[in-house]
Amino acid sequence: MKQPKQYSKVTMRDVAAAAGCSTMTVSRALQKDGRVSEKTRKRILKTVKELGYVPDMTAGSLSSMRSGFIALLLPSLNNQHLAEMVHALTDELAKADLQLLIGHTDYLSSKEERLIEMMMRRRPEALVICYDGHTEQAMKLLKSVSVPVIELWEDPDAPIQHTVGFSNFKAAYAMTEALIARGYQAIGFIGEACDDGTRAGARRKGFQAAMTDAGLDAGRVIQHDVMPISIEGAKQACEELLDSFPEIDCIFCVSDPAAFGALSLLQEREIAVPDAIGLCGFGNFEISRFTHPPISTVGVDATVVGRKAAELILRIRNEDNEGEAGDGGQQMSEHLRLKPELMFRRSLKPQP
Amino acid sequence: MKQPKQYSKVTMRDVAAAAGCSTMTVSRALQKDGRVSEKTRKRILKTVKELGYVPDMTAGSLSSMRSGFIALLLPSLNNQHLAEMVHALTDELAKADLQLLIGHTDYLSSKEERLIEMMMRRRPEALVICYDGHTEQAMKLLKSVSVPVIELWEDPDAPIQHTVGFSNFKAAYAMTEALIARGYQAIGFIGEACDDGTRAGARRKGFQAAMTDAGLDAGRVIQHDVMPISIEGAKQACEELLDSFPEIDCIFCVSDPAAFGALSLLQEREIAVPDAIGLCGFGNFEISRFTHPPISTVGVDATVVGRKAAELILRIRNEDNEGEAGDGGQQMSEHLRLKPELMFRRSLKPQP
DNA sequence: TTGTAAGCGTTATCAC
DNA sequence: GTGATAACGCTTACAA
Repeated sequence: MKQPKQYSKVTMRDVAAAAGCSTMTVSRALQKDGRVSEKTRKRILKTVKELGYVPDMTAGSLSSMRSGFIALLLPSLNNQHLAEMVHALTDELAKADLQLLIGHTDYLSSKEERLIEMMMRRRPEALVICYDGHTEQAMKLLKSVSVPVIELWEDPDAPIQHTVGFSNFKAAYAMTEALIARGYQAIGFIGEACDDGTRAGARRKGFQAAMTDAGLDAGRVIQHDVMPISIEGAKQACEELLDSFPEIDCIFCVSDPAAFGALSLLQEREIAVPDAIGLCGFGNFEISRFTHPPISTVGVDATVVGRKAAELILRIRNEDNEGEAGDGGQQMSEHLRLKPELMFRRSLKPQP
Repeated sequence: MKQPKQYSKVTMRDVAAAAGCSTMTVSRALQKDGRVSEKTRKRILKTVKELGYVPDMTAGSLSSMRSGFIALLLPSLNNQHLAEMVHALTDELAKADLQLLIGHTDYLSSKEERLIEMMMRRRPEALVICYDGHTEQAMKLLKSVSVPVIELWEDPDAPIQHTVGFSNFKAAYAMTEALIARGYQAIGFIGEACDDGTRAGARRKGFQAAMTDAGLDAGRVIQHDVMPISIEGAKQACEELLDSFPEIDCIFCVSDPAAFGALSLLQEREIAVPDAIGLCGFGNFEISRFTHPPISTVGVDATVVGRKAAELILRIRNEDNEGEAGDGGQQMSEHLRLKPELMFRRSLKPQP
């Protein structure tokens, strides 16, 4: 039989031959807990180096039924939060020799289904996904999938299985309450279009609920771009907002980049922040600390999300190993809730 | 034999049995160019759906000797440029059913070697890497690796193999010349520490060469953080720069986020930009268009880098398939050079 | 167009 | 502690 292309010249068999032992012994010598005599192991590791042997995990995975992959579905990579989270997740998982397979949906649920299938072909040991409104078909897929599913960045009403996140609704509600407590009444909101079932939508609804509950007008809302809103889009939205509701005394933005765009317009129009209008974002991105004035925001630690998700994955994985029998599959699920922090900076007037 | 865990219940064998054919026929029916009668294919696809069969690419890869992976080594994901590039790369590669394996080095060359090994275990069909000064050991590894290597974001003096990028030195040189042409003389530079052999270092050297060549003082340089410089770090660097060289009339920053940090300080000190001091970044990040004033910068299209890299990969891959014999391996290499664009905005005074 | 047989490179299992 | 053997689920090569 002729194969089209050689992966690599050296196989475990070659190492075994050179070291004068069987492939099983080589395999054991390279495992973490392989029971091999110290002498043999040394000899094998030396041979491995000499031959420049690099194990083939494709073969290993197939044989051991463990791919070593964790699939991660993101809306986008171009987002400081998500990038930080990926960073933390990668590093934590690497400690357990797990590797991320990353896919992005571009905030399009249509892409999600295709992506889930693609990922499942690699037989990941867990599926991590940013909550953002799945299609019915995708939900079905996710629920039918035979690996643990972990949703991030939200504390959903109807979780698929495990979750690590916080209630975007409650966080936005709390921030809105705080704005009101500072004396703002005619608060506007800059958000995204088509935000049903998404974190952005939850934030908008949190804002509106808090306004309504306080007896204030919850109607000063501009939903501009389809997700994600760009700085430019937010700038335009801000313009619309000011033109439609000249009485506005504060603007709450669905994200920090959106707030940055809004600030850009306010500066252009020479509207003083916070003296004429207060401003507030969501996410605590780095830039918000360095604008003039710095932008108030809702802070969540993306690194913590990533780390907690990794810990959860490892925990689940170990449990699975213990309950080896592969019995019915206990339908336990963990829900880690983070607490976002309201961060007040000079873009808002101080509490009276 | 008992395996510890079942990947998935349904295998190709099951599909074959249910469809009343051999696994080979199922395999063919699922391939792009599989020669199967339309009737059989339909029957098989129907069975696939009914059983919820998801092919196991681990097995497929092992058998076909094609992993379907492209390894990508990044310094960081938390960078708008790199995120955009990953985005484009992912999408283009997906068209050819290739998937990215992403690793990040945190700008630490020590991590690079470990990472290369990890990646090679998955038998990627190409290795894509952001140029940023490899250690000798890593260079050796990269040169010995039996897959095509593509370096991005630089046009290096001593490329490993293929490259897609531009000369950071020349780009910074050109921008510095332009600054001088605008009448700036006491130009300062905010860069990163330990930038030897990196793109940041090339930019700094380009700046210094242009200054020296113009008979100006190239010594007004502050190298602050180890890479990557943060907004905060740049802000501090700007402070040092102003304190050390009060005569400065313009500041060139190694990146746009650095320029953003510098601007933050200038605003805090109420130093007018560009009237008192000009400002310039590198990279054309989105934020630079929305500051006040907008920041001049050197623009490169990250999406193009990603797309060109993908095209290159596919081209190489096809060539490999044609020259099937696996003969000596023609040592061809392609070098795609992009042209950065100098983008002048209101942070610099106009050309006299 | 379809099927048969033989691996791909590793690890699980069980015997020694 | 070590080895022989049989998978893992798929595709290549070749035969029909």
